[in-house]
Amino acid sequence: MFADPPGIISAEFFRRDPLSCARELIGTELTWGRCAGIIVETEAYAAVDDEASHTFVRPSAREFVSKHAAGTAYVYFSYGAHWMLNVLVKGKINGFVLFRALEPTRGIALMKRRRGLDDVRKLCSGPGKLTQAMNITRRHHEMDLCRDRAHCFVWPSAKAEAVADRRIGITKSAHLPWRFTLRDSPFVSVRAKALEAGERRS
DNA sequence: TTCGTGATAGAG
DNA sequence: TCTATCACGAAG
Repeated sequence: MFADPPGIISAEFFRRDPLSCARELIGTELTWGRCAGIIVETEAYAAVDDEASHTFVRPSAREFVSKHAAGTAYVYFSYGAHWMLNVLVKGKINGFVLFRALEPTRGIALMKRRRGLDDVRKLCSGPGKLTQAMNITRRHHEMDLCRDRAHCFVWPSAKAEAVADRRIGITKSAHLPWRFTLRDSPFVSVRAKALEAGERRS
């Protein structure tokens, strides 16, 4: 465990490896302008040898990794409709953490308006949904997420229990247990699948 | 289960 | 230019 709390997560946190970051970001609060939410679902991507990572096929993504510092936002547009929010990890292993779901905590009325929905559980239960709820777009690409108090990660008051399982929504290297969810959270996009029989609960 | 959507990148 | 691909979501 990275010892830094309480307060805002520093860039040092992201100077390690994508797996540790993805796991330990579960339970932290993502503040985004007037909105905020507890991170309940993340996925790790490695910059090298990971077929599912943008860096595997996109020179622009590799350039992004080399030109930016740990803790920088990597935002991209997907399927002609959705923005995806990632944060750059640069250290022992380079890569990204993709934010897949949040439990809304602040600015809920605003998120409801942006999503055109009332069900709080559905406001941020998916990578495209959370960016819509928080109005994250290309203008946030390359933003430093460790400096601006309005766009940052905040340590939780209590330690959260993260569960690892397979990444979803991808066609390549999906078997890697690089997805992390907050145990038993009703705010995740897809409930965690037990990797081993012994890990199953409920 | 399907299908729309647009940015990216590589081939021709 | 053309086309395959894509870490999605909503409707049905």
